[in-house]
Amino acid sequence: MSEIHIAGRVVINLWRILRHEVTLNVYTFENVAYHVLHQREPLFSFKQLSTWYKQPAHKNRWRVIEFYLTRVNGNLAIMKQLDLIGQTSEFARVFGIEFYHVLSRGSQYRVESMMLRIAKPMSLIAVSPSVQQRAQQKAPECIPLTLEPQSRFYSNPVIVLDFQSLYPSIMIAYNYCFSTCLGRVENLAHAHEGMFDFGCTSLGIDPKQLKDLRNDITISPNGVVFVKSKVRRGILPIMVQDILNTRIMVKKSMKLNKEDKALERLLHARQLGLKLIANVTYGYTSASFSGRMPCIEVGDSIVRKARETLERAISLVENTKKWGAEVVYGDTDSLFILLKGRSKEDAFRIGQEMCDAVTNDNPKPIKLKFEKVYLPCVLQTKKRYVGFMYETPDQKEPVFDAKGIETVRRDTCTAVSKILERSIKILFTSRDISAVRNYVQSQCKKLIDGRANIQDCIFAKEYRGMAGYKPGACVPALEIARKNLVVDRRSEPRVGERVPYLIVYGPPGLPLIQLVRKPDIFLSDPSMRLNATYYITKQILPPLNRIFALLGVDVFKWYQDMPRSTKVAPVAPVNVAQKKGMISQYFSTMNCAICEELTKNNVCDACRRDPQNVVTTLNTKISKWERAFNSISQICASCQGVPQDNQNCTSLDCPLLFRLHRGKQDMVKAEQYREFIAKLF
DNA sequence: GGTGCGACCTAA
DNA sequence: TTAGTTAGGTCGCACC
Repeated sequence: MSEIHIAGRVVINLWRILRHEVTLNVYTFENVAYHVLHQREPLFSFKQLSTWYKQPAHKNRWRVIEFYLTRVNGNLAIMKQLDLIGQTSEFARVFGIEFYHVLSRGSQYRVESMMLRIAKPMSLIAVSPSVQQRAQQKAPECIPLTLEPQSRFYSNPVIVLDFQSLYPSIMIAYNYCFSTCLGRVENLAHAHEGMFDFGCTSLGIDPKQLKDLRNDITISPNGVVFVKSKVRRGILPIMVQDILNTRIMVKKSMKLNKEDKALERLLHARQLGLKLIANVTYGYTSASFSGRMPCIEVGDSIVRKARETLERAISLVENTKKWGAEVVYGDTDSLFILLKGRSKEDAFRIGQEMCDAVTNDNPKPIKLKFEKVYLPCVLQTKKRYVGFMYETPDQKEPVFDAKGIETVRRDTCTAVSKILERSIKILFTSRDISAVRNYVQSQCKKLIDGRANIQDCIFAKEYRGMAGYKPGACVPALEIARKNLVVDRRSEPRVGERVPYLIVYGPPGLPLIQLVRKPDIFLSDPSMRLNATYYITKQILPPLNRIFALLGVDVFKWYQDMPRSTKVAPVAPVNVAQKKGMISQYFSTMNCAICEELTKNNVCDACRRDPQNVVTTLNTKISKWERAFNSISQICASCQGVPQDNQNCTSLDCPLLFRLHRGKQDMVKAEQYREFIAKLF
């Protein structure tokens, strides 16, 4: 990790650590100093430094010394600002591992450190499966619930509720652990036949003992049996409970010690460490790729129970008529609830009522927490949304809160995120689309005229090293590394380093990769111009359009309408949100029955005009559905039944049944489409 | 022109 | 010689 080793000393590679500590576009010393210390530091070339150093009479040597001193002191200042040493020490204490191991080793090591301390007094030892055993473990079958959002602009309050530490809470509430798991129900029926598969190894249960236990077990929704805590309290529940309790204590203590800044920092580090370890405990159980003791039965049960918990919460919210609420989105442990025609104050009150109701509906310590109210907001797709956030009823000014969209991503340049954020803010505050249009057009003009800030147009992406790419990969960072190597073989970027680049104009038809330039090359060559067309049509407009198309606005048209002679007319790409066919509150549109484009009619004009194309499109769809249907295996994995005649499978949650159901729906659709084609001619 | 794949980065 | 997980969206290119 540190690349430098000194016996008896801990050597810290600050740059590598900062990659995890702060999210930045580039991790050069200057950039980190600017963002963490809020100080501008100069960067001189080696050539310049050498010149100064070698000048006669050492006239400028002090500059070189000062330059390096600034860096040394700056590094220390950065570490101090982030409380790196304090935090690492505290983590070491909380997890019970060495200081250096906090930085150098992964989260499995942390979990094991805590878990084995509890296991040993109970005379339990950990299984250590071989690589082969791990590879032969059953594949996971359960996935968290992520609802398809109703993708549109919401002018009414949307409240966001989420379960507090859901996975740890589930372990505690239902006593899910390696040490309490009896395996799958279907295996227990044959327990008298001997050992059966369990996790990476196998398990044998004495049938007589099993009979005595029959009233002291619970069965997870995916059919895995656990003993209740009166039989044996699981190690993971004990550990996680301990962690969560301690965290609550630490947080209380933080409130009491607000004056003592040093103590407060220490306590903050402590509670953060506790939170991290609680969250990765689940990851440990389902680390099927690299884990040292994964157990799919335990991991899957946690996910499946969490899913069930969220589903129950959704139905409770939607079926309580007095709230008049509608769940519009949810992911793993969160609920987004639309309250039509309610005020912000109502939202806070009702949201709290919902939290209390759902919390009461679940065993301790599962708790639904009021997170925030969005007013207004846009739900774009799964895991992508943005809104004006209020966290308390008396908060006057909202906070801009974005998840997953380009304002928080590092794979676009700053110009994109700045323009997107500004546009959304204009929309949210003024609700005036023409104001947004004016702003966007003025920014495009700036780019076209070459007045844009070049700093804002720099992309930076992580370099994976020469061996990190598939042959033929077309990646700017790799391209630049290759070019660097030609000049100086020491100048290859480090693995994990974020490599900056720009896109310049070139002759038409050239692939994008050949328009990639390093910033210093770009600056030193006056003939190079920023590729304004690329920046506008490929970077700035598409993310804007993903938001504003939901309001029925065509952002690309704004660009085309700009008074300018030499512009290139861009083609608006069809994005997922459009495909999914939002019905915005401003326009009544629907999806074309054939191509799923937005249309005012049942079938869009394009499909109407070209019947042959329609036939091809539909036939492709039909064959896809049929393939999918035929691929469904006919033996239900969880109930071992034959679900063709739905009678044999009693479990409503049976995943195969679900897939069959979907498959049948698809087949019905295929049939309808066949009829449609027949009618067409 | 559609599709599949690789690359990147984020949500949870 | 050590590594927590999966889901999801988007872009650019190669291929058919």
